[in-house]
Amino acid sequence: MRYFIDIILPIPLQKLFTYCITAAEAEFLKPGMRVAVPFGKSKIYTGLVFRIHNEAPTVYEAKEIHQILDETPIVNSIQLELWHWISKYYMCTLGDVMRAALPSAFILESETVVTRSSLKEVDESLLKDDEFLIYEALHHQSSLKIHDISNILDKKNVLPVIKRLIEKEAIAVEEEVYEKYKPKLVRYVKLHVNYSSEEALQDLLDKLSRAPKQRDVVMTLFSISATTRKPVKVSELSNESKVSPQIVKALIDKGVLEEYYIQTDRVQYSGDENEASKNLNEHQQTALKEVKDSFKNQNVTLLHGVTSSGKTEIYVKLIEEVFEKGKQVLYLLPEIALTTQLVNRLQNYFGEQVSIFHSKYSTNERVEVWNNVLNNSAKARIVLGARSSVFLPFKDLGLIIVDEEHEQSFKQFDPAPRYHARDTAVILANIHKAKTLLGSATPSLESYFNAKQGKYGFVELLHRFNNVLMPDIELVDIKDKHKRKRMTGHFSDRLIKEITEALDEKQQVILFQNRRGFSPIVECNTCGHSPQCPNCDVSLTYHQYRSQLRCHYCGYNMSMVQDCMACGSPDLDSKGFGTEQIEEEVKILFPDAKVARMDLDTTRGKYGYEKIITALEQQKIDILVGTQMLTKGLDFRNVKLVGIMNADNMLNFPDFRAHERSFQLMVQVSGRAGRTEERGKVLIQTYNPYHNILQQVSTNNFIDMFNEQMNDRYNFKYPPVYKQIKITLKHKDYNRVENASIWFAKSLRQFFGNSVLGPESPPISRIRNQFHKNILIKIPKKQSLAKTKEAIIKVNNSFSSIKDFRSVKVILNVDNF
DNA sequence: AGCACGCCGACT
DNA sequence: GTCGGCGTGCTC
Repeated sequence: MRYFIDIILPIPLQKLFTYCITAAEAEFLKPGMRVAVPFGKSKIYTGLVFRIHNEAPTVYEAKEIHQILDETPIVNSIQLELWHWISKYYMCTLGDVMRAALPSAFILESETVVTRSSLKEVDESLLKDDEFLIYEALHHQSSLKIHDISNILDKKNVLPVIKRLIEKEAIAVEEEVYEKYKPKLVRYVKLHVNYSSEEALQDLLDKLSRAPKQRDVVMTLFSISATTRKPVKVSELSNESKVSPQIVKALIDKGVLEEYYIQTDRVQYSGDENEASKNLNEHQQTALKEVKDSFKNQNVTLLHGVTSSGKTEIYVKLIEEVFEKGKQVLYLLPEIALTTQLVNRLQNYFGEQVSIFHSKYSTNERVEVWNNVLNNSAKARIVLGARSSVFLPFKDLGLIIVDEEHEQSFKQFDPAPRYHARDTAVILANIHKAKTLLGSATPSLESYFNAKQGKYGFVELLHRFNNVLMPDIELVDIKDKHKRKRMTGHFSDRLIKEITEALDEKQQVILFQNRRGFSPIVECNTCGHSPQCPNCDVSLTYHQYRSQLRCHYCGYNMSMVQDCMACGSPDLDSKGFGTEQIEEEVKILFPDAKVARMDLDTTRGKYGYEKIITALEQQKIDILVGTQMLTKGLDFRNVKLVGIMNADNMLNFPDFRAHERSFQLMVQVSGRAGRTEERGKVLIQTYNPYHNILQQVSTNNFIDMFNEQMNDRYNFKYPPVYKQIKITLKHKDYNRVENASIWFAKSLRQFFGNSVLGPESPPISRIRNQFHKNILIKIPKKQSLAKTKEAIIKVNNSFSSIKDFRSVKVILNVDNF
């Protein structure tokens, strides 16, 4: 009997690959273990065992595997089930899911390593210049990677050179696979065994009497180990005895001390004893009870709690309960809301049982969290993480909390799998027979709709904590203000007055402008020309702080022009405004105030974001200007006033969710105001104060907004009433995408008729030199989603068998919102 | 996705 | 005449 395995490879290919294994390997291997396999001519890839069987492939001879990489599965059967669901639902390959799900340290890839051939000396005169360079380099260095060679020769295609050198027997190549994960080792010291006896020790101390510092070190070592009774770190020892590490090293060299290493977790919690969770107020208690009741017959419950109503405390109580049953908890948050604030709060309650998982973690840190979850270790009973934490190897989940459920950043857009973490979480919870709690102050229409339909349970919490009043929201008509000349730059007299008052009361102010940079368009007053991105179909945004023009789509940048690039006129004007410009105006209007700005540009570094938040908390900032980053679940105690500089640009965004999103954004920013005793104030500047959304924001009327928006969704067949799949075609040749997209849409219409919209060029039709075309399919609830997808795959298959279209990239995006 | 193979324009 | 560009096809 022969044995085979089907494995998933981390490449976007629909099929699994079959390799042959020995009987012993078949005995040992289990689904979810990794194997290294030869793939293609020379590469070695990491594959994940999906199935073990005896069915020999008929049309090809299966290769043997290279190596088994795990002793036990690193992915469990529940995960494989989830992966399968994701690949089916979001129309991507298992390989795509694998790449997203596993920390990159788990996916090893071979690297070609070039070494000097020891066979014989080569006649250097026979080598060409570039060949000689490599050959020469190998005299100084025993091996070179392909990447190094590219650097030496300063070109990307180096394989021909390598090939020639191999033919001349000057070099040899081999494939090397590295284990990327390296456990972190910490250096510890102890007294050498030679000095364990009393006499030897006394002898030693006598000898060291002429080396007082060294003697100190030894004495300190005793006192530390006596008090802590734990191994002593080298760093700890040198700190405690107040000497340089050199002296410790000298003792080690002398053989007085002995060093050894212990494997340590990179991610560690160093906090005090856990706090007991807070007592809930009556509203929270009612809500908690309602959530629990709802869970009796619903798997998913939506908690609609107004900003600052204390949802987190309710989560904590629920977590405590699940936790006592010995089950795991996943607490999902948008990446950006994963701030120290919240992490600290949870760690105060649950101490080191909380693990954090997000994209700023290094790959080694991720492996550690992964392994802790896999082993159900005490350190990872509660995982607080961003969307990718749905892929962690949970064994026994009891509860998933999706906080800020409405956040669209839960949906992944760019690389496949284009999954929505909230929806994936619901599926994951179902597989675990666990419950899901969705929480938000401004639920998404989908979730609220599901709740209304009875598909989800529903609980409301409409009182702010400590009975703080909801902020007072005032709309300012800037069209009118302009007419009456009551505007200073982008500030109305009302806004200036409120800011002045807040500052006088030593309160803080937040100004929200949903656009970064200084101004999005620079225009010549003479000829009307404005600088465009050479790679994308957009105007360049002016960034004053570096005097640059930048493209927000491809990152292209150039220094700011002094005169028009087309006609040379120095009379340039900027249209529109971003956070930078607001910041500058504030500084002029309020020269004594401390002003800071929070947007993508100021939060680049790893702790950039944190620094600003801390500064605000410590009242080192009076006025903070920022983009939507400001909205994400931050708890600022002392913010009295929130100003929305311009509500119109978000309302006019060309997207069916623009209104919903504007509502969410404005309510969320408003929620930053007045979180303590004093009632907060929100000023919204707009050209159109009678816009329904603005009225609904100002009265915090979620229900009205919901009803009105749902009406539109019914009329225009948009989600959540209809399902939606977006197909994007990309190519650098405009005519080719155009023809391809027309063909694609026509073929789809044969299945779905008028439910197919497009092809259409998106508002930004070219990004990174690729032209885009969109096709949208609207799917009625009663139409089978599975059948629809089958048809799309069919069309896509015939599409890619047409020679002319093969090079056109097709992106399938299910639930593209 | 890589990567090899194979066919055409720009240079020694 | 070669070098290197990218279009095409395959990977168990």
